[in-house]
Amino acid sequence: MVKVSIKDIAKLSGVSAATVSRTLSKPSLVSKSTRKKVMKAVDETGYKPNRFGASLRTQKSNNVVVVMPDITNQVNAAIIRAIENEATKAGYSVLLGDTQNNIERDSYYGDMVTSGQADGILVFTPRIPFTINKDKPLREQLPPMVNSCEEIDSEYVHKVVIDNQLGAVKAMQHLLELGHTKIAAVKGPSMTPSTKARLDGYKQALIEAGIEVDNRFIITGDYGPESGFQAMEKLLRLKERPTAVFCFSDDMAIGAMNALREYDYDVPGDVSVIGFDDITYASLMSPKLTTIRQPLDQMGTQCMQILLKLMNGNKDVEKYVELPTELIVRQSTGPLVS
Amino acid sequence: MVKVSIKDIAKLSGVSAATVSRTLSKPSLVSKSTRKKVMKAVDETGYKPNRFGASLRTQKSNNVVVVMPDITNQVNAAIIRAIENEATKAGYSVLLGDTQNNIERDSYYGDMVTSGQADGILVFTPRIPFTINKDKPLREQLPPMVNSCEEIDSEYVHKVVIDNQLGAVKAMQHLLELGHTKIAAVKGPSMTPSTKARLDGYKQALIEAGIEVDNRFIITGDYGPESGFQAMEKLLRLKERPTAVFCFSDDMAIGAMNALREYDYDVPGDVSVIGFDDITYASLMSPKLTTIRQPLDQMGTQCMQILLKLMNGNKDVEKYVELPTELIVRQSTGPLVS
DNA sequence: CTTACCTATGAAACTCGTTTCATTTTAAGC
DNA sequence: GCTTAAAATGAAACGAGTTTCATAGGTAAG
Repeated sequence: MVKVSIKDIAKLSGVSAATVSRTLSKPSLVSKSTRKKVMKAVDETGYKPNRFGASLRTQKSNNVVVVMPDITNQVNAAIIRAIENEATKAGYSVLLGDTQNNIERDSYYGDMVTSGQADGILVFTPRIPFTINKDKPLREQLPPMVNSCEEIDSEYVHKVVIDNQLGAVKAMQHLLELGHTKIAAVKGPSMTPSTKARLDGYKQALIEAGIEVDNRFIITGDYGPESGFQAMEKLLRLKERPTAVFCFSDDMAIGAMNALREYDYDVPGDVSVIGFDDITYASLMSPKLTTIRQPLDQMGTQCMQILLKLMNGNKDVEKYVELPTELIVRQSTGPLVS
Repeated sequence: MVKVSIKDIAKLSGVSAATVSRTLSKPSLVSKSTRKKVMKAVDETGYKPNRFGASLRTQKSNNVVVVMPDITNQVNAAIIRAIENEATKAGYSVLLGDTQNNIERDSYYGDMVTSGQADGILVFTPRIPFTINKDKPLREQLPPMVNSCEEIDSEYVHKVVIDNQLGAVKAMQHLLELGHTKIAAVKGPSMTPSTKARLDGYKQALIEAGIEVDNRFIITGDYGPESGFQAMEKLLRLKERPTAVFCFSDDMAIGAMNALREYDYDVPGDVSVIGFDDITYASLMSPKLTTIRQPLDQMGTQCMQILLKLMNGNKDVEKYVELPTELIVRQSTGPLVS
């Protein structure tokens, strides 16, 4: 834990600090012989340049922040893994911002990019997390930023998204094709853009099939398994029960299946259940969960790649990348038995 | 995105940069009237001090790195969430180091603490991740560091652990009490300390019960669900099949249950399955998984709290904190039916 | 009215790399 | 061997804060 600075290396190898710096970051500017001397000293001492000194001068932190509501969530975890991968490849470190849905923490992390502690920001919540000046146009205040999962309502921010509405339609069409007409929806919190879009898809599919939307069939959860359980309980208490349930997340679908099991209903015999996301555990459930797959890995990778371009000052960067969802039919959905 | 520096604030409020700095970090040293002037300028401009400038001078980064093999893993995710919580409270940011079991990435992250980019490090792999000088005693080279999950083989590093061996014994005793004698083990990679200890517990319990250890009953997995599936398949091919399986992780137990279902065995009717960890999905499986709970949240919190003490230069810090495991009996284990 | 001490403040030094600019060294061409 | 261009190198400035040290102003005690 003895700190070695560039001056020590300079002294040790008999050159100036400038030359040491060049040896390490622009070796082509240094002659082979001095390069060798310097590297020897570096190796002997185990010298690692202090990144703060460098950052201060270059105005680059080589950090990116990622702001997400909950790292424990499989969807988020899968995305962040991909991000981290891509980031390290490009020499960036990732600062983790798990906000636990706390708006103060949103801005705590958001301001990292404002204060120069990070060069870019990846946001998976539907709000711009840093402080903005309402008197100036947003466009001018945007740092390198990419948004995904929950869309921010602004045309200026770069996004990597899926078509949530279409995904929901796919799920519904699958259930409709199986003959179901009494299809319930277990949605997420009403303010979340993903839920809004999926709900639109749910209604659209119903209307196109000539089925009336029944509000008693729409239950609100919080995307977590426990809320799926409770939502299912509510549905089971209805006089006229649904024969199929479209849950807006796999976690809620898993919760719903647990409720059905608890009350002795067969899935998909009595009730079909379809989820959304395709997390790892979806295919490990019994019955295996039918779901709409989000390309989580790809989403993370794309987000980071776009962010890298933005941070490099690249001008022609995709503003809006839409990735495809896919219906994965497994065992939790089946034909209507009347 | 116009950067405001401390000098701008100084000029705006008609004081020196030193006073601005004091106003922000040691307000008690500044008179009320100047404090007011300065704060006005700060609020108007939205000034946020550049942390690199500060870090350079104070030699404190206010960052911690956490090095773990895979953030996607529920165990790790739960721990890191707790860490992040504790870290933010204390004003630290967390740098995510997902190594994907890649040793090069181990040291990439480990060196962050050597190079001053982080003030402390939390390591969840069984290796010291930063470069060490073999000629000097390790003790002198240790930065603030706390180790958990997979123990590093050194008495000098601070640890937060569970008694893996005892945990395994608890699992085995549960199965033995249910009358099982043909109990298989699905372990993790042989080099991992957690697997070694749990295997010791497995053998110990067997021996104490007067049952011979049968090596055909010990299968190696990688802690992931797929490996649990394959391990179970192997066990099912044995002429004499086990009636109970102790999996060293919930993920493997979940995989094993999937294999059993696939080949039409009943859990726990034909085979009892017990896991280890108690991840969220354990109680959402069908049948609900019996397991040994690790206090993941507490582990993360403790790790961070100890690290904070170490970073503060606190001398009397716990070297070794052992947290209790707990047997959670659910539905995947049952009495031997002969 | 001094002396003594505290409080508030600014100038300047300092942290550690990078980069510019000027200078020296080397190599190439004739 | 000399000129010229290119390559290599060092001194010093720079980035944005914090901290030390010195000083000015103010107050209380004697």
